[in-house]
Amino acid sequence: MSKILITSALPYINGVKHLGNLAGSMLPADVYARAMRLMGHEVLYICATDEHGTPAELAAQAAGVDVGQYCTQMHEEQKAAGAQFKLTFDYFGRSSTPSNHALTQHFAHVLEENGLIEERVSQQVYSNADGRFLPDRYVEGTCPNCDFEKARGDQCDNCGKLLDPIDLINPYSSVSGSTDVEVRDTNHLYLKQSDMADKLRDWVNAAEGWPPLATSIALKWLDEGLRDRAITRDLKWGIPVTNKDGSVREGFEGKVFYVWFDAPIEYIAASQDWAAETGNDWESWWRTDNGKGDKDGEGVQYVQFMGKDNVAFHALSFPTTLIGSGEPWKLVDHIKAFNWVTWYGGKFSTSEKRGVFMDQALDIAPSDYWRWHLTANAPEGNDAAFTWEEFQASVNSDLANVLGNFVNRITKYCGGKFEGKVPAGGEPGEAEAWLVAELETRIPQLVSYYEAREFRKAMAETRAIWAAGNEYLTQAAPWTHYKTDVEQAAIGVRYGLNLVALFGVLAQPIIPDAADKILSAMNIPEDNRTWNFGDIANIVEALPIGHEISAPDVLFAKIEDTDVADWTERFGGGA
RNA sequence: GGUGGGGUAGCUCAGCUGGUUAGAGCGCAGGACUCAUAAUCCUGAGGUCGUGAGUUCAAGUCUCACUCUCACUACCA
Repeated sequence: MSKILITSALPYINGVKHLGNLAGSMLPADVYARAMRLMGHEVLYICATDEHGTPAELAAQAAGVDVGQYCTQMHEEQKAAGAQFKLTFDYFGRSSTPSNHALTQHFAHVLEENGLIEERVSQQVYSNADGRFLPDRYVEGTCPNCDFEKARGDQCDNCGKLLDPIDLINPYSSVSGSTDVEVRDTNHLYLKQSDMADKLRDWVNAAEGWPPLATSIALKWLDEGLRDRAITRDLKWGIPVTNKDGSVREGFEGKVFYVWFDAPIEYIAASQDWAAETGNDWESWWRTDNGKGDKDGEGVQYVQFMGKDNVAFHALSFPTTLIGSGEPWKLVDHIKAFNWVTWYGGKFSTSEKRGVFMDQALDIAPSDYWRWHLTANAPEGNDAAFTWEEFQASVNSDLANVLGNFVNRITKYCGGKFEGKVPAGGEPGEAEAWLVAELETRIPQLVSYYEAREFRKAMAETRAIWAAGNEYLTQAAPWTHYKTDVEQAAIGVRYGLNLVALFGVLAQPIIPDAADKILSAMNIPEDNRTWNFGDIANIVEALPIGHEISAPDVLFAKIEDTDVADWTERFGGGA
């Protein structure tokens, strides 16, 4: 048993997340956390809302509420959505908490003491009408390259050219539409990532168990030459830039730290909040000194889950913060990066309302359906296409037919012929030997896929185990034997019931609601639901003779073609 | 523009350091069974592995060119 620290990239506060966000960080992290817990590991799974930045301020403004209130409200909504998807965070924090303020400021101080922070002046567009500096993206104007009139300050959507907002013709604020904008000097703190490039490269090269996606993105940035990054912004909402005594740093009134500086620090701060609320010790997870944490290679394994857009920040910027502090912080061991879930050829998009969002998803199907489909089709190697037809197919085939029907057929048969009790008798034969051999190869394989965080493969293996149950019943055919030899029928039923229990146990990380229904119907006590498989040959005889079971209600209602047609209409997918 | 992924059966995807007849699921066709949510099980059809060259005894797997597509490109997060 070991300690496994798990974090999902922090969902941004601005609105309910879509299924792409869920599938690319929170859901796989939860599946992994659950599996690791079942294997007996000590797990700390941390997530939080990322609450700072311009979009949060603007969204609050648009909603006509104070930004703090807005964030509180959205935090509660996201927390509720996560709970409805059965995400088992040990703690779901907020990046705007006092703990994160203090820790972020602490890091800035020690980084500056170590010579890794420098104050520089840059030019930024200021909007008089809005009374604020504008990020490049929020300045629009005519593209100097192609004359497109709604080019953004960072890139023209029409010709794709990268732009500097200063180059735009007739620039205006995309917030208010005002053309009363000007370029002003502004001073900011820069994190000297370039000084850390060699150390980071060594660290990335030494990393093991990262998907190629993560390593290649990190090395790409290093190869292109790591640039120093501004870690402050001209905003009111955020973490103030302070001196060590807590007073505001001179010249940094009206400025706060950049969200990307404070967001990863929130992983630690949220752990502190978790510890404070639960009486646990956060340092044993995050510090490598004093015999705590990762000392001597034992102890904590830290795994981060994120979409590919987050890799640079987690593989380079955040490590720069931690290593640069000179303090004994735990660095990530495994970065699990995902591609995108695509939606009928394009990306899910919050702003364009393309795709399905977490709250809508639960209106149309139970969380188990989504958990299964999105994990079995996780965008691990490539972007993964989401279609309603595929969703319907995997739910109906995998969940309803292969798993649900298996549970249903054998439990009902047991109820009808054996009074709902695990029957004794019968001699194991060819079918039983085949089944045991199947389990002996597949279960260890499944465990190793989980350990390697290969989600698609783990799901395929899980499904194969379920399918083996159906094949076993075909071979054992208790309904045939029952006519001539009840004992021979009994062993088929008994093995079948033990498989139901096993399937429930294996399903827990993925489809927790259905797993619980199965295990409850099988009368399996809570402490017998772990993944301590021991001798796999014993699994098929684990239930005591005479143990009472019941047939659960239909576990998975099928998705009808009419549902697909309806959803296609409502959500604009298809074609 | 630059960089990095991809382009493998009708669909969604596996294929590690090159090595016998290229795999899975879905879908499709045929068969079996009847305990079960018309579910399940078996068998089968179906691919010149984006295009064109090259290296090699041997390439989906390496090299080059071309093409299509997606992402990233540091002030959205």
